[in-house]
Amino acid sequence: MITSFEAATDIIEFGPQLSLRGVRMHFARNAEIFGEGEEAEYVYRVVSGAVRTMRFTSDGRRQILGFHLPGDIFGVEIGDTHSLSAEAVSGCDVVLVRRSCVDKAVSENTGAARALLTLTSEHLSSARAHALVLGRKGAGERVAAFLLELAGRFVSKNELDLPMSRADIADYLGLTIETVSRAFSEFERECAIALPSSRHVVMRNPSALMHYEAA
Amino acid sequence: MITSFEAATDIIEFGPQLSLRGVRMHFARNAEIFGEGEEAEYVYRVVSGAVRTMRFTSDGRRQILGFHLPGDIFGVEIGDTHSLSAEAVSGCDVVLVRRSCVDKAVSENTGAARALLTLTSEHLSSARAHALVLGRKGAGERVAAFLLELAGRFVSKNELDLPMSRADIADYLGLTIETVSRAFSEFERECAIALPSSRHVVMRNPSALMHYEAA
DNA sequence: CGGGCGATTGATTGCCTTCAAACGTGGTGG
DNA sequence: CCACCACGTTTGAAGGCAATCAATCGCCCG
Repeated sequence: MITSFEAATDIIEFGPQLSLRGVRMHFARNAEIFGEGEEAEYVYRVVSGAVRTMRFTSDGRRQILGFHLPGDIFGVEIGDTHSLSAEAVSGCDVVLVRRSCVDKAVSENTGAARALLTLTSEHLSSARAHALVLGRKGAGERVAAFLLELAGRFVSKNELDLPMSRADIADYLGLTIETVSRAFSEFERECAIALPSSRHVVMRNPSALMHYEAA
Repeated sequence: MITSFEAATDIIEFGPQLSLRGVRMHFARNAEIFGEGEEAEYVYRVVSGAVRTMRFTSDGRRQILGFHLPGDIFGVEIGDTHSLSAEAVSGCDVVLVRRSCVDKAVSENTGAARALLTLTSEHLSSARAHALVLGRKGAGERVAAFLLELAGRFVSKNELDLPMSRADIADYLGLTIETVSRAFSEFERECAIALPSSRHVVMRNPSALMHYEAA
């Protein structure tokens, strides 16, 4: 479901002090948006669909570092190359703004600089929350935390359409597909959630989920 | 060992564009420097010793998010409260600069804003590297990565004095004390390191460690 | 010399992964 | 329109790795 008012503009709003016009692009499911090590030529904002950012170990294991939903900005770098890769989870529309435009705004305007600082700080905050989950939580707790995190983004809705596969969730939570699937099944068995289809989650008892989360 | 030239000044240098004078304080081993949720009144820089920043799950499990060595800045927040806690790993000297001074510099000077942005971006980068380790690496790989990370900070020295206990390392790597200890023992058995004492590590064969790290 | 704390080592448990198979669903071609 | 195929998901069984439980060791300080 695309919110049309968002689709109607090609602006990236970094904050009240910094809005820049960009161009819109569409990416097919699983298409690469940028790769780790590539020159960071643009900054990105999700208009519709979902994006994953990730990094790989040398032997090919994938760690998804974040999912990005409509309104989210990603691909922001200070150095001149991307420190991670980004792919479309589903078909999605993305707005691109040239790095040079962002840099120009930042160097001319402390408000712009502050907006970018706030954004980076929020990214840091979620990366730390993620590290806590990965370092100190069991499988059920991780999946519960994931569902609650996602539910918190869909304002006052107790139903979720997951854009990502079980494999994506597993690679985000540092688990395997099977373990994620088992956690979903257990939550359903305990009536914490309902699963009309594998991608559609009904939050039947969020407080039970919070109990699983135990954090 | 305290590097006296650093101890000679009470300045926090955020970057070439932003240096601020502060006051020095000493903290005893395990003393709290600030707590999660407290008002973020200062920004901190390690002069000597080591500091850990951490967060807790609701049931008391601890995740150390970073170790901070001489020269490192920590406790930087955009919101008005600390999002994590900080304690002295060893007895240490720390320089404090008032948040209001930092905010003032940032709002007056885009160079200052850029320095703070660069700093936050570096913190983000290490948080992401940490998440990759926590999410997708086994016990031996984590410990090897930790040793190499620390070794990379002590320029061209192949000997390390660990300021932190096995418990600290375990809580940083999402492991237990016993597992960390076993990894050290195995590395020693394989002649990748030597352990003249439990806190003193000699890097006997860094490339063997890199092989263990497998990333 | 004794006490306490951190570290190491060993034995066992338990959770998550791995391996394996079946299920369901959506898309395609006959 | 239906059969079939491919892929994602679920479920089951077995194995492995790290946690837990437990005991000993070593060291620093009193």
